[in-house]
Amino acid sequence: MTWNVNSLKARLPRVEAWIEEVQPDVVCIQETKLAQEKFPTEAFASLGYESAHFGQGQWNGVAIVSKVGLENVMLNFAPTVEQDHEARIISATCGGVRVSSVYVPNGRSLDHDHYQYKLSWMKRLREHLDATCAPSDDVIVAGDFNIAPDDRDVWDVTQFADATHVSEPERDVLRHVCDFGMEDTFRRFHNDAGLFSWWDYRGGSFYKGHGMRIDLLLATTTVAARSTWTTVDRNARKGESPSDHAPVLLKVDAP
DNA sequence: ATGGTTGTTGCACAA
Repeated sequence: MTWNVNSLKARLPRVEAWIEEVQPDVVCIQETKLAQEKFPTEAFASLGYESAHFGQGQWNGVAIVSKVGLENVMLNFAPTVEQDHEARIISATCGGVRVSSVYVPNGRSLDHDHYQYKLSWMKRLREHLDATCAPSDDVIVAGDFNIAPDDRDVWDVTQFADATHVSEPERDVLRHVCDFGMEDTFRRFHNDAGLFSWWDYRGGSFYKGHGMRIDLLLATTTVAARSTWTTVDRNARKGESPSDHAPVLLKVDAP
């Protein structure tokens, strides 16, 4: 599963309770907003999980938490790829699957430097995949992509004129990453519009149904073919001090 | 209604 927790320090009690209840095999976390040494390794260990974190403090930060093994951890892109200056990707092999937890740059606005950084980041994600694995491998790239794959994935596309998250260049570069040999597994099970994973804190967006589906679990064909179920846990967006993102779960059979 | 909220840090900025 994948969850942008928007500060693991602020969210740890909810994350612990959620993991204890759901018992996922592998958890991809984004926006820990923690320095490397501040990661709560012991909290996850006491729940029976190994963990690996790539943190920078204050902003960004990604982690993988697993109870099915955690090997060959790689922070940042592969060494042959231009390194990112922020902590936005971590990879590890968990239960025979090469897993990456990614926090794709937001982009801010179409005319902002950060938007070009976002497009560059996605191109480097593809280079990272080409350098570290094959389309025939079991691979999952999960995280906050900050891109809504198509118009079903935003609450009202007319509200997104000249906005990030829906622009053609962003969708093109997401398709380029998928063209490595991966699919957006959610769409294997659900065709409806209006199924979201993120809702703005402001203006009662969650209660109005004003959200986006930007948290994705991309999987290679072998993994996607063994997947049996997926959902967004909207309940995790409710109650006291929620993240603005909900967890997205994918069930995958053993090979 | 050029708004609204949350988390970080610190007298804004990012999302």
